[in-house]
Amino acid sequence: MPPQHRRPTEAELSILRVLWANGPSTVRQVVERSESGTGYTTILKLLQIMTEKGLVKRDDSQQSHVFTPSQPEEKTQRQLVDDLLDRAFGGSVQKLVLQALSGRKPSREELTELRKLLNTLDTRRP
Amino acid sequence: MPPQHRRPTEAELSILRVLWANGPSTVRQVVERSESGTGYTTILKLLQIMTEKGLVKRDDSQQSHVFTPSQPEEKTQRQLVDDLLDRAFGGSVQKLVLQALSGRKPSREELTELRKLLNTLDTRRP
DNA sequence: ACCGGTCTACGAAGTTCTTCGTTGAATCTA
DNA sequence: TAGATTCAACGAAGAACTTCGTAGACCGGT
Repeated sequence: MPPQHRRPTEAELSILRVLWANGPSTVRQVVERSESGTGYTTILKLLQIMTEKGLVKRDDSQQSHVFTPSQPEEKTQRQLVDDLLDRAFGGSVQKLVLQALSGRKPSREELTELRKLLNTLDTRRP
Repeated sequence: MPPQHRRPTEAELSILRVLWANGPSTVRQVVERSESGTGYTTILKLLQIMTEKGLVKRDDSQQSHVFTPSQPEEKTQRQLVDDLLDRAFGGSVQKLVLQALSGRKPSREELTELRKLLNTLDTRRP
């Protein structure tokens, strides 16, 4: 069974966000840094499920277990965006980028950053 | 109640894809053009729910009802990408674009297209 | 050794989502 | 007009997701 082929659910993703932002954390730490106001046992249960699914790793060598995402942030993000690309954009990166940018009115600085990104991808071509 | 503030579910989105690709359709047409192999009654039920939610409009002036997306394709796509931006990328368009592109190894033509897009957004600035 | 607090584990309730069987109405055809 | 076909409506079953109450283990101080 591959370590992760199911997309995280809504609540799972909100926990991953906390772990990404704060690094490995105990249940209590996740509860405290979480913005959703979800209760302790709910977070705990979710982390148990996520451990079963392989979304996080648990270090239970201490009294309070410490949880870490089992995939790097970027890998999960890429899976999510690839998934959306397939499900909603027919695989067209342009359409996706267009909608992403038209939603947020990017600043000139952001546009410059994106140009740099395109150049990097271009020169790194095989 | 706003016409559409809930994100379409998985199955709903796959129906929207068919409607986007083929235009207004009857239940049977959706079933035929759908790649998921879902049965007739399932598609019908989903379209009924989607009508209640306001995701599609139903023309029942004929014997076989005809369904149309109530939002343009682009608007729904933008909602989805904005949503993902918030849920997984902390609102960073760059990160999202980076992951989108690193997944698919865009061709030089695609990169050129994207540059044009950036230029358009830049000159259209208020 | 006991008490109060913190922790994990378990299970269950409530909700949403997906799927389909059945029913009755409308339409077509012989 | 009788029988067959097509259709929308309804309800229900099953799965997945979210939430939390309760119970039991572990540890601190007294």
